Amino acid sequence: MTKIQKVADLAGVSTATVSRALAGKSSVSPATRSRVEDAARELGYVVSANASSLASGKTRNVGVVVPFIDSWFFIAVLKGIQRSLADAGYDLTLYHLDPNVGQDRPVEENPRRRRLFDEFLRRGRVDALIAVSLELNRAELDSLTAIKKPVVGIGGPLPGIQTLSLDDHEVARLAVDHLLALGHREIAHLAGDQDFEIDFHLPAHRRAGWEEALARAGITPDPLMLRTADFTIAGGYDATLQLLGDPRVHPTAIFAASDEMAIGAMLAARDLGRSVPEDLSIIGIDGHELSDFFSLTTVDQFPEVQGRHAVEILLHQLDGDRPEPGNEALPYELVVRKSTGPAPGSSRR
Amino acid sequence: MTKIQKVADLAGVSTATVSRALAGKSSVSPATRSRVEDAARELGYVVSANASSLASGKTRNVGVVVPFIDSWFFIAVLKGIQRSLADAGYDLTLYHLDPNVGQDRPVEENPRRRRLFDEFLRRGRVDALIAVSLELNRAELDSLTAIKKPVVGIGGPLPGIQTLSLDDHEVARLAVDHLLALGHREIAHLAGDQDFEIDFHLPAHRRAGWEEALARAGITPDPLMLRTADFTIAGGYDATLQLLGDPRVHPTAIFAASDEMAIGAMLAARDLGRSVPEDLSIIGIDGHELSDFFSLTTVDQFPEVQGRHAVEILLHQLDGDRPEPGNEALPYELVVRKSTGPAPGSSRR
DNA sequence: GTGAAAGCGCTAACAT
DNA sequence: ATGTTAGCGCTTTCAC
Repeated sequence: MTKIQKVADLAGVSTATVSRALAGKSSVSPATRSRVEDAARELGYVVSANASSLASGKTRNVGVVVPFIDSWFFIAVLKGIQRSLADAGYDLTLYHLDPNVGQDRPVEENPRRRRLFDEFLRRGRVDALIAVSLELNRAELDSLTAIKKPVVGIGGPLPGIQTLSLDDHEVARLAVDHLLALGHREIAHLAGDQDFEIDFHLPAHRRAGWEEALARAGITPDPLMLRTADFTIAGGYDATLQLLGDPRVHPTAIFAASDEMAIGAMLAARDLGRSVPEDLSIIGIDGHELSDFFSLTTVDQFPEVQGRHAVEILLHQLDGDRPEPGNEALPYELVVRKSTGPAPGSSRR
Repeated sequence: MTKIQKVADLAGVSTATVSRALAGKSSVSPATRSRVEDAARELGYVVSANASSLASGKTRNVGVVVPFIDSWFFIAVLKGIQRSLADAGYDLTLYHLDPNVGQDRPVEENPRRRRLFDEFLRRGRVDALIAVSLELNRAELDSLTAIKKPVVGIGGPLPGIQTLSLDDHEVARLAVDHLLALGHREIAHLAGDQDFEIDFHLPAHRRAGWEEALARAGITPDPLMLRTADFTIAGGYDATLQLLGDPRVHPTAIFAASDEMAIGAMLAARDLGRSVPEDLSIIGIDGHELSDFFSLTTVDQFPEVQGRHAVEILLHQLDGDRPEPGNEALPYELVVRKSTGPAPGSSRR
């Protein structure tokens, strides 16, 4: 392994100067700098990350914690994070914290989770942390603030931590208002189930948005119009079969809490011989990569952009900015495609 | 930050003993060990990863390089890797090397790719590397062997490197043989396109398997029965529209090179009013999470297991084993569901 | 602008 | 089984 001393020898300077030149510090004359760069290139020298980190206290590595590693949304966020980090010369260490593991016991007793907070994050291997959709308990929050490293949470709010979050309530209202504007009054909701409540009660917020939008339109939400599923296509499919098969309700539209459930609903409707959107309008939330293929109307929340934005904030903080922690609302956008249309028999067009 | 000296003081031993005790070395008396552990717990001491790595040369971190971060297959592999690594107390640093970037220029001129091999992997931040579906050029292979760290490739073979790979040719033959056994003779193939050839010519191998299986059955592959797509649902859908709309061919079965394309084919067939499998049988490759939902017959390649297995091999090597590099064939399994059935008019049942 | 030297916090010989 | 000590390879004062 080539070390800094060799480069210093070849360039005819001290190791200190090599370090400065290669780190891009300003206090090096252009001539010296290029001699050092040439020497480094010639020897194929690359700084040892560990030695550098130990001496400087900076790792150029960011930890990312995600609750699910195989859901489209989290992967999209991760992709945005990875890209931005790589471009900034940072490594990304991936931690996965399955929130369903140990759900029966209090969160603080989940051993994997404890281990992450008590060990992994305290070994000084990361300069900062991005937590995606993780609701942290008091002890975890404390342990994060204790290590005094920048933390950005996606999905929030998290007390004492800078977060980015979607206003789930508003997003849901927008989706339902879109359906109301098309003349629908019998609007069902495919909500996320229990297992996902850990993430800032996202299912509850979206459900509340549905209820509020209906209430404002003078409609009393019917409990039979509310079905829960697990955010997947298969889950949305099954829930929709139940919903459409129930003789007591006659929805003309479905608002699904995720695009994947909405796609499942479209497939179920088709299998039951209902045309979308003629017989049934369907809207989701996310901006899933498949939504365009299925012509699904959705509220896009730009997950990849969320990841990029989180990195941007983090890099600013690593540059010395210490913004007061707070919550920033994430952008979203109604994307109308062909899965929603006027309510059957509606006068509105 | 609590350092080792404090723990040593509290436990009344030297730092060396603390280091040994906490590392689980055998040469520490049980009594001393538990005193050290108590002291460490009391002080909330966690070793500094950087200091430890610098002194020992071991990082307990593994790098993983994937070509696509948003394809189901790679994520499934990544999930398997992450789980196993975490259980073994290893961190995982994720590198993403989009093979499409810079495709117009030779691989060795892709700057991101160069940077990964010339810098990131040489900074000594990882103990080992897992490369998923990456065909490496001479220079890259050399740079990997030069750093003398264990490397396991998933998808291969890679000269001089230990690899795990699916026999794409055999898998394709199995899929086509399944269709032939059902009496099909007009079997089309949805192949992966150009962009994926970089990965060990996987599309070419699967196509060759299709051709060979047909040839063995005395059937001459018809070029019009071969369509290419990009491995996605949308791509498979479009390619299938083209295929089924072409008046010159009359396939009774489709062998798709991936489950996602097969699902696209199923949706296209349905939109064209063809029943699956009565009018058209469809088979894919992968074992995609949606294959069960769509009742898709497929050849499962257990991607998550592939990831776990790669880690297993790596950990063995890190324990001192130096197996000769070679290629290990990965298991696969035909999973028959309802998307394949007897050929129309076939006597076989 | 550059050099000398003192660590960064730990591990691994080498002793005992 | 435990202590002593010399680094691991770099960055950063502090001088000049």
